Amino acid sequence: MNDSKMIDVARQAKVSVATVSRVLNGSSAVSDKTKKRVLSAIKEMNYAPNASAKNLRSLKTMTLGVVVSDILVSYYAEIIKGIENTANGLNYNILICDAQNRKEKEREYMSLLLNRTVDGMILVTPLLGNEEIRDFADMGCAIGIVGRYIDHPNVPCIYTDNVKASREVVHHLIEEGHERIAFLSGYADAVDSYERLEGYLKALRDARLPFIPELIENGNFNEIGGNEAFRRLMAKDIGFTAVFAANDEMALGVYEACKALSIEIPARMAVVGVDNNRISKYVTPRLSTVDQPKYTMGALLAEKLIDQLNDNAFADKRTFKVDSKLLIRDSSRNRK
Amino acid sequence: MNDSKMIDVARQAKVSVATVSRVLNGSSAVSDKTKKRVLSAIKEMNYAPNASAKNLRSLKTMTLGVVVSDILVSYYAEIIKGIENTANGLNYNILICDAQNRKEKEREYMSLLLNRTVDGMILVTPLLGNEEIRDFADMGCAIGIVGRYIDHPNVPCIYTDNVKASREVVHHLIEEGHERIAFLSGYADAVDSYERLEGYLKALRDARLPFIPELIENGNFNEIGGNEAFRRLMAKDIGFTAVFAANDEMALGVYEACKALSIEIPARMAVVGVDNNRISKYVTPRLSTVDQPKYTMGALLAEKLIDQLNDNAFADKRTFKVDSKLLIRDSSRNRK
DNA sequence: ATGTATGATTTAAGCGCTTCCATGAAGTGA
DNA sequence: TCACTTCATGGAAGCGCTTAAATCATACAT
Repeated sequence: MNDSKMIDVARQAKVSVATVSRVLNGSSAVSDKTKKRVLSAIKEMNYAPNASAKNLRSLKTMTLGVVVSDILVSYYAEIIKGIENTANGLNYNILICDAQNRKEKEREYMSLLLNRTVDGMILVTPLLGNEEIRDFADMGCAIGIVGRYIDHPNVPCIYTDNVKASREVVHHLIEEGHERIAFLSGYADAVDSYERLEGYLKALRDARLPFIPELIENGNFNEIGGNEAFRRLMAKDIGFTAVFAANDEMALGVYEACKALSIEIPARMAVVGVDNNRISKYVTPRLSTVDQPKYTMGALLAEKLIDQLNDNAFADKRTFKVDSKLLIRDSSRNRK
Repeated sequence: MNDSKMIDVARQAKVSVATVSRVLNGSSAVSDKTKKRVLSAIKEMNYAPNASAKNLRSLKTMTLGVVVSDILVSYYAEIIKGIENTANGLNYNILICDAQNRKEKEREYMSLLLNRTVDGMILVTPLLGNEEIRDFADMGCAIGIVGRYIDHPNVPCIYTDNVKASREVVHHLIEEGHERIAFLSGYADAVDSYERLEGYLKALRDARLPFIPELIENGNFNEIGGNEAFRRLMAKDIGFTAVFAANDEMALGVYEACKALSIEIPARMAVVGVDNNRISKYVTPRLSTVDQPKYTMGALLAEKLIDQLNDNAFADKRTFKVDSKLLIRDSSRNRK
C-alpha cells in the first residue's frame, strides 16, 4: 500500500496542498501548467486520496447502505444489481447488509446511518414496519424503499401494485376453472402479505366465490414454510384445486410437498407464485408467477435517493408505481 | 439525524472529550461514577459517534471489500453470507462489489483498497489472474481469496481441490459406462477452468481412454455459453454420451439445449456440473454436481483476513484446502 | 506533616483532507 | 504611470475523533 499523502504530492509538484486538492476535485481554476505538474507528481508517487479524511472533511461518505432481507433470493439480488450499478455510476459505493430475514438485524443495520457510515439507506425488505421506517425518516435520515409503498414526504419509494397483481393471479386461476383456491401468505406482519391477501379476496368477491378462511395458511415467505403450510392445508382435508403462494419460494415448497404426496401439478393442483424468482422457470412444470422489473426498480430508486442527497429535495415525484406482469406458464394451465 | 458530537456529550456530563472517548472504547479505566454520567449523557443526547472521524484518526475503516464476479450466482451469494456474518461478528462491515463478470470492473473495485475505503479485500472471483493479485499483495494490500489457491505469504486462501473433484466426476461418468465424455470449460483464463480440465484429463488417462480435443468446448461459465457450447459440440457430429460442465450454470444451458434438441437426460446424455447451485436440485432431472462448503469457506476466510489485519501475521496456517463432495443425482445415473 | 505510589482525568497534538480568505501577479484602461 | 480588476495560488482553520503525556486527586506509609 502506498502511503504518500497530499502534502507529499504538493511538495513534489512545488505547490500547496490546496492546489493539489483543487486539481483533484476540479473545484476551481488551476492553470494548465500547474495542473500538469500536479498530475504527474500524483502519478509518480502513486498517490491515492484518503477516503476517511475526505469523508470527515466533507461530511459525506459517498456510500449507500442497502438493507436486504436475504441476498440468496434472486428477486432481491437483481434489485441490488440495479442499485449498485446506478450508485457506482454516480460515484457512490454500496454497503450491503443481509438481515437474514430478521427484523432486529435490520434495525441494527440501520444504525449505520446514525453513525454516518453511510449517507443514505435503501430498504429492500418486507419486514420492517412502516411506522419504524417513518420514525427514522422523521429523524432526518435519508431512506428509500424499493418494493413497497410508503407515504412520507422524505422517502422515495418504488413499488408495484400488489393488490392488482394478486387479483390478476386469482382471476387467472378462476378462469382456468378453479373455485377453491388456497392462499399461502408470508410473514403476518409484512406489507406484501397483507396486500396480496387483499387482492386474493377482491378477486374472490369479483367472481362471487365464497371466502373460506381455512384456505389461508402462512408460509413465512420461504420454501420450508411453503412446504409445511401446504401440508397443513392438505391435512385439513377441505378440498381445493389451486394454490396461490405469495412468493415463488413458498411455491417451491409446494412443489416439494406435492412431489412427496404424489400430487400432480397442474393436473391435480394448480400453483402460482409471485416474484419470478430465477428458479421458477427451471422447475418442472415451469412455475406461473408475477414478474416485476426488479433491476429497473433498484436502479431508479438509487437515482432518486442520490438526487435527494444532493439537492435535499425531489426534482419531480417521489413515489413510483411500476407495472408487474403475470407470467402464465405450465403450473396453472391446461387443466383437463 | 442527530448532530450532537463528542464535545456536546462531554459538556453535558461535565468531563473532557477524552473521557467520553474512553467510556466509548473501554480502552482504559474510568471510574464507575463518571462512566455512568457519561453513558446517560450519551443516551440523553442520542449521541452516535462519527465513523469518518474515527476512521481517520485510527487509520482503519473497519470495512472489508468483497469483490464477487456475480451476486446472482447462488454459489457466490452463499460464500458472501459466510463472509458477512463472520465479519459482522468481529465488528466489520462489508462493501460488496459485483463485478458483473468483468475483469476491468474487478480491478476498478480493488482500487478502493488504495483509497483506504476498506481495510482489506476478499476476492470471490475466478477472473483476475494470479499475477495481478500477487502484485496487489506485494504492495502491502490485505487480500484474501476464497475458492482458489494462491501462493503468497500475505494472502490467506481457502479452496477445494478442483483437480480431484473433477477427476471424481469423470470417474463416475466412466463407471456409468460412458467413454466419450465432453467437457465444457469456463473462461479460458480462469484458474478453475484450467484445474477442472486437468482433472478431466487425468481421469481419462486413469481409465486409459483417449483424449479427443474436439470434445472440449468453452462455455464461459454461464448458461447461454453452456447452451451454445453444447450445440457446437452436437454440430460437430462426433458422438458423445456425457457432458461434464465446469459449473452448474453451463449445465443449465446444456439442459435447455437438450430440451430444444429433444435429447433426453440422462438416457441419451448424462450431465454433471460443479458448484451445487441452488437451482441444480430443482431442475428435472435433478442435476448431479459437486458441492462445496460455501458458507464455511466464506466465514473462515473472513476470520483469517481479519486476524491478519489485527496482528499483521497469521496465527497458524494461511492456506486451507476443504473437501468438496460429488453429489450423484438423476442427471448422470441409471443409464440403461 | 511529608513524600510517594496509584488511579482518574484533562490537555493537546494530530489523522489527511477541503475551502474560505488573503495575497500576489498579470492584465486593462485612463 | 497608476488604480483597478481578474485569475492563480498559498495560508490556515477545522471536520470529530483517539491517545500519549501531563496533571490532579487521593490514599497510604513513614
